[in-house]
Amino acid sequence: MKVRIPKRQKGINTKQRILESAIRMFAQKGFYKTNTKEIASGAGVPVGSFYAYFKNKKDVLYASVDYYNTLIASNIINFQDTINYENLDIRSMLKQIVNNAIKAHQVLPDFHNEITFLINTDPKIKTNMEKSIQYATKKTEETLNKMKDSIRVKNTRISSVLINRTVEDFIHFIIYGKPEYDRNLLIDEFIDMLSCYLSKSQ
Amino acid sequence: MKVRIPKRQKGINTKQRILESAIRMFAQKGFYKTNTKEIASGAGVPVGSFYAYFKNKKDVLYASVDYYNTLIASNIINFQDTINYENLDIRSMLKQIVNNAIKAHQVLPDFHNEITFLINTDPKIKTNMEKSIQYATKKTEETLNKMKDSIRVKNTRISSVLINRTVEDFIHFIIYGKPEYDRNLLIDEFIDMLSCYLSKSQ
Amino acid sequence: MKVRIPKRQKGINTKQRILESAIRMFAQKGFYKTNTKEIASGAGVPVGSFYAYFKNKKDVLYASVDYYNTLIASNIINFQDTINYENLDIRSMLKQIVNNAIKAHQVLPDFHNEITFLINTDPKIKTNMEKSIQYATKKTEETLNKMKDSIRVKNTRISSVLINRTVEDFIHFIIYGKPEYDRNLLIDEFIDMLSCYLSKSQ
Amino acid sequence: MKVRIPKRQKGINTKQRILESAIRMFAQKGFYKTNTKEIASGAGVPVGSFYAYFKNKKDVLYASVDYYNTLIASNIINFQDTINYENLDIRSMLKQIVNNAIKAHQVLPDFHNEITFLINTDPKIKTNMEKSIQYATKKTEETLNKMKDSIRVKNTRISSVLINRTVEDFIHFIIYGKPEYDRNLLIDEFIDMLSCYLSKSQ
DNA sequence: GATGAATGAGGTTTCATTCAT
DNA sequence: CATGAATGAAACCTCATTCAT
Repeated sequence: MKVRIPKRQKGINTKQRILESAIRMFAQKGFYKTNTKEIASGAGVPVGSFYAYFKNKKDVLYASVDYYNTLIASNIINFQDTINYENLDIRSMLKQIVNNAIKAHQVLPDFHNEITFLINTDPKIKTNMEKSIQYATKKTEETLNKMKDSIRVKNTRISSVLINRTVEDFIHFIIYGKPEYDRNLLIDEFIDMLSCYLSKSQ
Repeated sequence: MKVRIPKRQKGINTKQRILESAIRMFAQKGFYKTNTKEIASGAGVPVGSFYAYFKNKKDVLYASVDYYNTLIASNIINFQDTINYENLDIRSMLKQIVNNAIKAHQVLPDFHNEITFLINTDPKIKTNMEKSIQYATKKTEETLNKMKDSIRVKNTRISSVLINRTVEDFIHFIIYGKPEYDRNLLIDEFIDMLSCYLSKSQ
Repeated sequence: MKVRIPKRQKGINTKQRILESAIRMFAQKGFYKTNTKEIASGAGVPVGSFYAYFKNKKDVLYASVDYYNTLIASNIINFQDTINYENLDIRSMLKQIVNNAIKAHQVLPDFHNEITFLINTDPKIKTNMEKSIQYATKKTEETLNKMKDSIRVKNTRISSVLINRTVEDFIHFIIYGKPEYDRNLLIDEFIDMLSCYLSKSQ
Repeated sequence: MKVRIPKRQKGINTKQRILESAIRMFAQKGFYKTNTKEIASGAGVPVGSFYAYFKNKKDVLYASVDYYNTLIASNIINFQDTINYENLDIRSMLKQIVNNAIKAHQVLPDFHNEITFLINTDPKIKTNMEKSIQYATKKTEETLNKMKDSIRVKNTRISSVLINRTVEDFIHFIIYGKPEYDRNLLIDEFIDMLSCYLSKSQ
């Protein structure tokens, strides 16, 4: 049976509510422990409606990832736009970037965590996530190129790949890692690491 | 039904074969998509035997994680022992450590990924994995302390936490990230980053 | 909800379009694998409209069978009317009849098959089909009676029942049977059989 | 999940009971109106057992057709062997063949009816049924060849195809056709038709 | 003890029909 | 009216675990 493309406002709302319920559930209990009936009733609709708007459970997962990526991307862009790169030294700039990224990821922290590991299970999610990462990497590379004279790295392409991934992983660690160690100390240490790596002279 | 503790060699072999079959399956298809019958028949035994050696499906998972941690740990230790820290500069040492870690993780790359996914599902696995990480972190801290005079980091505790996690994540990236970028270039860049962070003078 | 009886041309067209869509679908995928939404969208109308013109799914099926029977009957009659019985020997006449029947059935070959399948599921369809058959049988009987002197069969009633059924089944065979054997040879042989049976002297 | 191949007698019995229940149900209510739970409970087992032995509903249908074909084939062979062709005129021989075929088909009359129409829905069933028919046709051809001198048909190949199909269809008619007309009269008329077609002189 | 058959709860998915807008 | 969203019963199928032989 084909999925329904909502035409009236009511249908659009229902679809959105189901999607949000799915994201909530996946974040809370993980993909495999969530069942479609729960997703539906979490959105206040019967199962039938779930299958009216989504082909199957995988389908909502894909939609959720899409939704999440778009959300994070727009968040990061919004935050990044507030940074005034001109007046900042590298260390301060890094601090802002990392803090912004943390903020951006805190919209749906557990969902992020859930999909990070589904990535390797499902090629569709992988492709989807890679697109987001590529976009972010390109942005970083542009920034590095602008600063080329004041930084020590030469291969800005490979460097931006490394930085992006490292920042992403670190944020993941900060958000999900147990708080045994002082968060701020860790962040400072991390920024110190990046700053050493990027700054021409210490 | 009590779980059987194998006493003769035959029983030990059977249990081990089931465990290995489980690890293989979990790595290939993930925990939730693997069923006990498959695990059993992958080991060449009937389902009944599975339940003779393991309480339930979760039980093999725990055993698998234990087994994996022990394996990786002993692998890393074996590799690490071959390093002669005395004669090495920081950069060469880091190179060795990273390469060893990559080698150590390549024993069962997909299983590692699966566990990372399951950590959030099961507190027992979380605890178990954390123990391994703590052990590794402690080792790193000891090493850093020995080198205290020749490195720039001061808080060796927080630094070792950061390094361990960063290395771990980077290896994960190297193993699962698609090889769009030159692996060796990425590794060199990563080592460069760590080296800048650790070395007193560049 | 009452079934709407269309009064203006627009409504009549819609009902007809739904009916034709249903016949098409039933023929292609069978009654049980076709759903009302498909029928509706095949006619370019929303499901709601389907239920405006037909009480339920069974209802279109009945209408389809009716429509089909009428269609075939009028087809056969049209074809039959072109035969000039006066100038023909039995063999030539049979040839014309069989060929006409084949042509008549080729309008919706798969739908015919589907109905045959459903006959056993639904008494209404059975009755409906039987009426058509009775009508055809009566026609055959009349023809046989007219030719009584030149044919060898005596009980024209039982003979027309046999002939009708045999022709019907043979056509079904010709249309659905795989073409491993030469179609024309088979038709000739079949006509030979009927002709031997009917002709007084060979 | 793979289907189970029963190794112990108990399992073999269970599978057979499920198969027989399925045949019974399909015959009574038709394929689409029978559900797997019913089939299972008709065999006195839970659904799980059904799916242990059969991949899905279609799978039992295939198995049922196989089983049925084998049954009919052995029945026909048994009956046919009792005919002493030497001492019989064509008419008596035909009478025996038709009567035997009717008897053979009465093992599971409704099931035969059900699958006849599923044939065109499912290629697997089609192939399967065609094999049986080809076998029967070959047998008929051999018989015709033996009698070549005393019969009027020349192309025994095409003739046997026609005869087999015609007999099959007629039996179907006799068994499922409503008894409005005298069965024995119809059979006699049918034999008359075949006999005219086959006999050299009437 | 070893085997593989049995169990059935629980998950996924479909769709005829109704009904609100 | 016309539309398409909502409903939920009922079908399909899976599998961890137990248990009889």
